[in-house]
Amino acid sequence: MDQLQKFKDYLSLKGLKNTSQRLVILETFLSSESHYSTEDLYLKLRIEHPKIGYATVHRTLKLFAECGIAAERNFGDGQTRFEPVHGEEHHDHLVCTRCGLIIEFEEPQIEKLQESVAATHQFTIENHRLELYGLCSICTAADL
Amino acid sequence: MDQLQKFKDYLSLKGLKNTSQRLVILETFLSSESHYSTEDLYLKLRIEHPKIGYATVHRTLKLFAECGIAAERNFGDGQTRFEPVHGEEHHDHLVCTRCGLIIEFEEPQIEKLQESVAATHQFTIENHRLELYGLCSICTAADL
DNA sequence: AAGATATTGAAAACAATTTTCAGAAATTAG
DNA sequence: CTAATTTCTGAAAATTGTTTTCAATATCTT
Ligand SMILES: [Mn+2]
Ligand SMILES: [Mn+2]
Ligand SMILES: [Zn+2]
Ligand SMILES: [Zn+2]
Repeated sequence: MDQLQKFKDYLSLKGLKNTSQRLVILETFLSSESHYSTEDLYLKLRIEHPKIGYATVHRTLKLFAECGIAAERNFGDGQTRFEPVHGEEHHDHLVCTRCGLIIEFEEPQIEKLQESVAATHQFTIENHRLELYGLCSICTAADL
Repeated sequence: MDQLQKFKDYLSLKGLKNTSQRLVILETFLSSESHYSTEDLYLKLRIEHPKIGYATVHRTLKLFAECGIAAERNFGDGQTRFEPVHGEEHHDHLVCTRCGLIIEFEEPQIEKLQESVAATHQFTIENHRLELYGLCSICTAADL
Protein backbone atom coordinates (compact mmCIF):
# COMPACT_ATOMS: atom_id res chain seq x y z
CA MET A 1 0.00 0.00 0.00
CA ASP A 2 1.40 3.39 -0.87
CA GLN A 3 1.81 6.30 1.50
CA LEU A 4 -1.11 8.27 0.11
CA GLN A 5 -3.49 5.38 0.64
CA LYS A 6 -2.12 4.73 4.09
CA PHE A 7 -2.74 8.36 4.94
CA LYS A 8 -6.28 8.38 3.58
CA ASP A 9 -7.07 5.21 5.49
CA TYR A 10 -5.78 6.76 8.67
CA LEU A 11 -7.88 9.86 8.13
CA SER A 12 -11.10 7.94 7.67
CA LEU A 13 -10.25 5.61 10.55
CA LYS A 14 -9.95 8.62 12.83
CA GLY A 15 -12.82 10.61 11.32
CA LEU A 16 -10.44 13.27 10.03
CA LYS A 17 -10.92 15.20 6.83
CA ASN A 18 -9.13 14.98 3.56
CA THR A 19 -8.11 18.55 2.90
CA SER A 20 -6.19 20.06 0.02
CA GLN A 21 -3.53 21.37 2.41
CA ARG A 22 -2.88 17.92 3.80
CA LEU A 23 -2.46 16.44 0.35
CA VAL A 24 -0.11 19.17 -0.80
CA ILE A 25 1.98 18.84 2.34
CA LEU A 26 2.14 15.07 1.95
CA GLU A 27 3.17 15.31 -1.68
CA THR A 28 5.93 17.80 -0.96
CA PHE A 29 7.09 15.87 2.07
CA LEU A 30 7.35 12.60 0.17
CA SER A 31 9.05 14.15 -2.85
CA SER A 32 12.34 14.37 -1.01
CA GLU A 33 14.48 12.24 1.22
CA SER A 34 15.42 15.15 3.45
CA HIS A 35 15.15 15.32 7.17
CA TYR A 36 12.83 18.29 7.35
CA SER A 37 12.17 20.56 10.25
CA THR A 38 8.73 22.20 10.28
CA GLU A 39 10.44 25.42 9.28
CA ASP A 40 12.26 23.77 6.37
CA LEU A 41 9.11 22.27 4.94
CA TYR A 42 7.08 25.42 5.56
CA LEU A 43 9.60 27.50 3.61
CA LYS A 44 9.70 25.01 0.76
CA LEU A 45 5.91 24.86 0.56
CA ARG A 46 5.53 28.60 0.70
CA ILE A 47 7.06 29.00 -2.74
CA GLU A 48 4.15 27.31 -4.47
CA HIS A 49 1.52 27.52 -1.76
CA PRO A 50 1.93 30.80 0.06
CA LYS A 51 -1.44 30.49 1.79
CA ILE A 52 -0.50 27.47 3.87
CA GLY A 53 0.21 28.41 7.47
CA TYR A 54 3.06 27.29 9.64
CA ALA A 55 0.73 25.73 12.20
CA THR A 56 -0.90 23.59 9.54
CA VAL A 57 2.44 22.33 8.34
CA HIS A 58 3.47 21.43 11.84
CA ARG A 59 0.17 19.79 12.72
CA THR A 60 0.30 17.79 9.53
CA LEU A 61 3.83 16.56 10.12
CA LYS A 62 2.77 15.36 13.57
CA LEU A 63 -0.14 13.62 11.93
CA PHE A 64 2.22 11.87 9.51
CA ALA A 65 4.30 10.67 12.43
CA GLU A 66 1.16 9.46 14.17
CA CYS A 67 0.10 7.34 11.25
CA GLY A 68 3.54 5.96 10.53
CA ILE A 69 4.29 7.88 7.34
CA ALA A 70 6.98 9.95 9.02
CA ALA A 71 9.57 9.40 11.70
CA GLU A 72 10.51 12.13 14.14
CA ARG A 73 14.21 12.73 14.60
CA ASN A 74 16.23 14.97 16.81
CA PHE A 75 19.85 15.57 15.94
CA GLY A 76 20.57 17.85 18.83
CA ASP A 77 20.26 21.17 17.03
CA GLY A 78 17.09 22.06 18.90
CA GLN A 79 14.75 21.34 16.01
CA THR A 80 12.60 18.28 15.56
CA ARG A 81 13.02 16.83 12.09
CA PHE A 82 10.75 14.52 10.14
CA GLU A 83 11.68 12.01 7.49
CA PRO A 84 9.49 9.87 5.24
CA VAL A 85 9.19 6.25 6.34
CA HIS A 86 9.02 3.83 3.46
CA GLY A 87 9.12 0.19 4.40
CA GLU A 88 9.68 -1.33 7.77
CA GLU A 89 13.41 -0.85 7.54
CA HIS A 90 15.14 0.87 10.41
CA HIS A 91 18.23 2.99 10.07
CA ASP A 92 20.54 5.15 12.13
CA HIS A 93 22.51 8.28 11.24
CA LEU A 94 25.90 9.82 10.74
CA VAL A 95 25.60 13.58 11.21
CA CYS A 96 28.28 15.98 9.98
CA THR A 97 28.69 18.70 12.58
CA ARG A 98 30.37 20.98 10.05
CA CYS A 99 28.13 20.96 6.97
CA GLY A 100 25.01 19.24 8.29
CA LEU A 101 25.19 16.28 5.93
CA ILE A 102 23.20 13.30 7.15
CA ILE A 103 24.16 9.79 6.08
CA GLU A 104 21.93 6.85 6.87
CA PHE A 105 23.19 3.39 7.75
CA GLU A 106 22.05 0.03 8.99
CA GLU A 107 24.22 -2.28 11.04
CA PRO A 108 22.44 -5.48 12.11
CA GLN A 109 25.31 -6.50 14.35
CA ILE A 110 24.88 -3.35 16.41
CA GLU A 111 21.17 -4.00 16.69
CA LYS A 112 21.91 -7.50 17.91
CA LEU A 113 24.32 -6.28 20.55
CA GLN A 114 21.73 -3.77 21.70
CA GLU A 115 19.34 -6.63 22.29
CA SER A 116 21.92 -8.46 24.32
CA VAL A 117 22.62 -5.37 26.44
CA ALA A 118 18.89 -5.03 27.06
CA ALA A 119 18.61 -8.69 27.98
CA THR A 120 21.38 -8.33 30.53
CA HIS A 121 19.27 -5.71 32.28
CA GLN A 122 15.93 -7.47 31.74
CA PHE A 123 14.99 -4.42 29.77
CA THR A 124 12.37 -4.48 27.00
CA ILE A 125 13.46 -2.25 24.11
CA GLU A 126 10.69 -0.31 22.39
CA ASN A 127 12.94 1.79 20.22
CA HIS A 128 16.38 3.28 20.13
CA ARG A 129 18.48 6.00 18.65
CA LEU A 130 22.05 5.87 17.52
CA GLU A 131 23.76 8.87 16.03
CA LEU A 132 27.41 9.27 15.18
CA TYR A 133 28.46 12.92 15.09
CA GLY A 134 31.61 14.16 13.44
CA LEU A 135 33.00 15.19 10.08
CA CYS A 136 31.92 13.77 6.75
CA SER A 137 34.60 12.82 4.22
CA ILE A 138 34.53 16.21 2.52
CA CYS A 139 34.75 18.17 5.75
CA THR A 140 37.46 15.84 7.03
CA ALA A 141 39.48 16.47 3.88
CA ALA A 142 38.94 20.23 4.11
CA ASP A 143 40.36 20.08 7.62
CA LEU A 144 43.83 18.87 6.72
CA MET B 1 43.21 15.82 39.77
CA ASP B 2 39.81 16.07 41.39
CA GLN B 3 36.81 17.83 39.99
CA LEU B 4 37.05 20.81 42.30
CA GLN B 5 40.63 21.48 41.29
CA LYS B 6 39.80 21.04 37.65
CA PHE B 7 37.03 23.59 38.05
CA LYS B 8 39.22 26.10 39.85
CA ASP B 9 41.91 25.76 37.22
CA TYR B 10 39.36 26.38 34.51
CA LEU B 11 38.09 29.47 36.27
CA SER B 12 41.51 31.04 36.57
CA LEU B 13 42.43 30.03 33.05
CA LYS B 14 39.40 31.91 31.77
CA GLY B 15 39.63 34.80 34.20
CA LEU B 16 36.38 33.83 35.88
CA LYS B 17 35.62 34.26 39.53
CA ASN B 18 35.44 31.72 42.27
CA THR B 19 32.08 32.44 43.86
CA SER B 20 30.29 30.76 46.71
CA GLN B 21 27.33 29.93 44.46
CA ARG B 22 29.54 28.10 42.01
CA LEU B 23 31.12 26.02 44.73
CA VAL B 24 27.81 25.12 46.32
CA ILE B 25 26.36 24.15 42.96
CA LEU B 26 29.40 22.03 42.14
CA GLU B 27 29.28 20.27 45.48
CA THR B 28 25.60 19.43 45.16
CA PHE B 29 25.99 18.41 41.55
CA LEU B 30 28.84 16.02 42.31
CA SER B 31 27.17 14.52 45.37
CA SER B 32 24.83 12.48 43.23
CA GLU B 33 24.95 10.29 40.21
CA SER B 34 21.69 11.64 38.83
CA HIS B 35 21.04 12.99 35.41
CA TYR B 36 19.89 16.44 36.47
CA SER B 37 17.90 18.95 34.52
CA THR B 38 18.47 22.58 35.50
CA GLU B 39 15.07 22.50 37.17
CA ASP B 40 15.93 19.34 39.15
CA LEU B 41 19.14 20.76 40.49
CA TYR B 42 17.61 24.15 41.15
CA LEU B 43 14.87 22.56 43.26
CA LYS B 44 17.34 20.43 45.18
CA LEU B 45 19.60 23.39 45.87
CA ARG B 46 16.73 25.59 46.94
CA ILE B 47 16.17 23.53 50.07
CA GLU B 48 19.47 24.57 51.61
CA HIS B 49 20.28 27.62 49.52
CA PRO B 50 17.07 29.44 48.75
CA LYS B 51 18.89 32.52 47.54
CA ILE B 52 20.44 30.87 44.50
CA GLY B 53 18.65 31.80 41.29
CA TYR B 54 17.60 29.54 38.48
CA ALA B 55 19.69 31.43 35.94
CA THR B 56 22.81 30.95 38.02
CA VAL B 57 22.20 27.23 38.29
CA HIS B 58 21.75 26.96 34.57
CA ARG B 59 24.76 29.10 33.73
CA THR B 60 26.88 27.08 36.10
CA LEU B 61 25.82 23.74 34.65
CA LYS B 62 26.78 25.02 31.20
CA LEU B 63 30.09 26.07 32.65
CA PHE B 64 30.65 22.57 34.06
CA ALA B 65 29.95 21.11 30.65
CA GLU B 66 32.37 23.58 29.10
CA CYS B 67 35.20 22.55 31.38
CA GLY B 68 34.54 18.83 31.13
CA ILE B 69 33.11 18.26 34.61
CA ALA B 70 29.64 17.57 33.25
CA ALA B 71 28.17 15.92 30.18
CA GLU B 72 25.01 17.22 28.57
CA ARG B 73 22.38 14.63 27.78
CA ASN B 74 19.06 14.74 26.05
CA PHE B 75 16.68 11.85 26.51
CA GLY B 76 13.95 13.28 24.36
CA ASP B 77 11.74 14.64 27.12
CA GLY B 78 12.43 18.22 26.14
CA GLN B 79 14.83 18.89 28.98
CA THR B 80 18.59 18.99 28.78
CA ARG B 81 20.14 16.93 31.54
CA PHE B 82 23.63 17.07 33.01
CA GLU B 83 25.60 14.30 34.61
CA PRO B 84 28.95 14.37 36.40
CA VAL B 85 31.88 13.13 34.31
CA HIS B 86 34.42 11.26 36.35
CA GLY B 87 37.15 9.59 34.35
CA GLU B 88 37.50 9.31 30.63
CA GLU B 89 35.05 6.45 30.51
CA HIS B 90 32.19 6.70 28.06
CA HIS B 91 28.80 5.13 28.56
CA ASP B 92 25.42 4.92 26.90
CA HIS B 93 21.92 4.65 28.37
CA LEU B 94 18.84 2.53 28.76
CA VAL B 95 15.88 4.80 29.47
CA CYS B 96 12.62 3.48 30.90
CA THR B 97 9.76 5.27 29.19
CA ARG B 98 7.37 4.32 31.99
CA CYS B 99 9.15 5.23 35.22
CA GLY B 100 12.08 7.29 33.96
CA LEU B 101 14.78 4.96 35.30
CA ILE B 102 18.11 5.44 33.58
CA ILE B 103 20.59 2.58 33.41
CA GLU B 104 24.11 3.14 32.15
CA PHE B 105 26.06 0.64 30.12
CA GLU B 106 29.25 0.20 28.14
CA GLU B 107 29.58 -2.13 25.20
CA PRO B 108 32.99 -2.00 23.54
CA GLN B 109 31.84 -4.21 20.68
CA ILE B 110 29.21 -1.66 19.72
CA GLU B 111 31.78 1.10 19.84
CA LYS B 112 34.01 -0.92 17.57
CA LEU B 113 31.25 -1.48 15.06
CA GLN B 114 30.48 2.23 15.10
CA GLU B 115 34.08 2.89 14.10
CA SER B 116 33.78 0.48 11.25
CA VAL B 117 30.56 2.09 10.02
CA ALA B 118 32.28 5.47 10.14
CA ALA B 119 35.28 4.13 8.24
CA THR B 120 33.03 2.79 5.50
CA HIS B 121 31.81 6.34 4.94
CA GLN B 122 35.19 8.02 5.47
CA PHE B 123 33.55 9.74 8.38
CA THR B 124 35.50 11.02 11.40
CA ILE B 125 33.53 10.41 14.59
CA GLU B 126 33.77 13.13 17.21
CA ASN B 127 31.13 11.74 19.51
CA HIS B 128 28.01 9.67 19.49
CA ARG B 129 24.83 8.92 21.34
CA LEU B 130 23.13 5.62 21.79
CA GLU B 131 19.97 5.32 23.81
CA LEU B 132 17.72 2.31 24.17
CA TYR B 133 14.18 3.27 25.16
CA GLY B 134 11.67 0.85 26.59
CA LEU B 135 10.60 -0.73 29.86
CA CYS B 136 12.90 -1.53 32.75
CA SER B 137 12.58 -4.91 34.42
CA ILE B 138 10.13 -3.65 37.05
CA CYS B 139 7.89 -1.90 34.54
CA THR B 140 8.06 -4.91 32.23
CA ALA B 141 6.92 -7.15 35.09
CA ALA B 142 4.12 -4.76 36.04
CA ASP B 143 2.90 -4.96 32.48
CA LEU B 144 2.08 -8.66 32.46
C1' DA C 1 -28.71 22.14 -0.03
C1' DA C 2 -28.44 22.31 4.93
C1' DG C 3 -26.48 20.76 9.13
C1' DA C 4 -22.80 18.75 11.68
C1' DT C 5 -18.08 18.40 12.30
C1' DA C 6 -13.29 19.11 11.47
C1' DT C 7 -9.68 22.30 9.61
C1' DT C 8 -7.33 26.43 8.73
C1' DG C 9 -4.29 30.50 9.46
C1' DA C 10 -3.06 34.16 12.46
C1' DA C 11 -2.18 35.28 16.70
C1' DA C 12 -1.58 34.12 21.41
C1' DA C 13 0.17 30.91 24.77
C1' DC C 14 3.68 27.78 26.42
C1' DA C 15 7.97 25.88 28.09
C1' DA C 16 12.81 25.53 28.13
C1' DT C 17 16.61 28.26 27.69
C1' DT C 18 19.19 32.46 27.32
C1' DT C 19 19.96 37.37 27.87
C1' DT C 20 19.70 41.81 30.12
C1' DC C 21 20.86 44.87 33.65
C1' DA C 22 21.61 47.12 38.03
C1' DG C 23 23.34 46.02 42.38
C1' DA C 24 26.66 42.89 44.83
C1' DA C 25 30.86 40.29 45.24
C1' DA C 26 35.51 38.95 44.04
C1' DT C 27 39.99 40.09 42.53
C1' DT C 28 43.67 43.28 41.50
C1' DA C 29 46.38 47.44 41.98
C1' DG C 30 48.18 50.84 44.79
C1' DC D 1 43.85 47.79 53.83
C1' DT D 2 41.28 50.56 50.43
C1' DA D 3 39.89 51.80 46.05
C1' DA D 4 39.41 50.56 41.38
C1' DT D 5 38.23 47.13 38.10
C1' DT D 6 36.03 43.28 36.60
C1' DT D 7 32.94 39.58 36.88
C1' DC D 8 28.76 37.60 38.93
C1' DT D 9 24.15 37.28 40.60
C1' DG D 10 19.09 37.12 40.71
C1' DA D 11 14.88 38.73 38.83
C1' DA D 12 12.73 39.81 35.05
C1' DA D 13 12.43 40.11 30.17
C1' DA D 14 13.50 38.13 25.74
C1' DT D 15 14.07 34.28 22.60
C1' DT D 16 13.04 30.13 20.25
C1' DG D 17 10.66 26.06 18.94
C1' DT D 18 6.32 24.19 19.59
C1' DT D 19 1.46 24.00 20.67
C1' DT D 20 -3.08 25.96 21.44
C1' DT D 21 -6.93 29.04 20.69
C1' DC D 22 -10.60 30.79 18.03
C1' DA D 23 -13.52 32.62 14.50
C1' DA D 24 -14.03 31.91 9.71
C1' DT D 25 -14.04 28.28 6.22
C1' DA D 26 -13.97 23.78 4.12
C1' DT D 27 -15.43 19.00 4.16
C1' DC D 28 -18.49 15.31 4.80
C1' DT D 29 -23.01 13.47 5.76
C1' DT D 30 -27.82 13.37 5.35
MN1 LIG E 1 17.03 9.08 8.13
MN1 LIG F 1 24.88 8.62 32.36
ZN1 LIG G 1 30.42 17.73 6.33
ZN1 LIG H 1 10.57 1.54 34.54
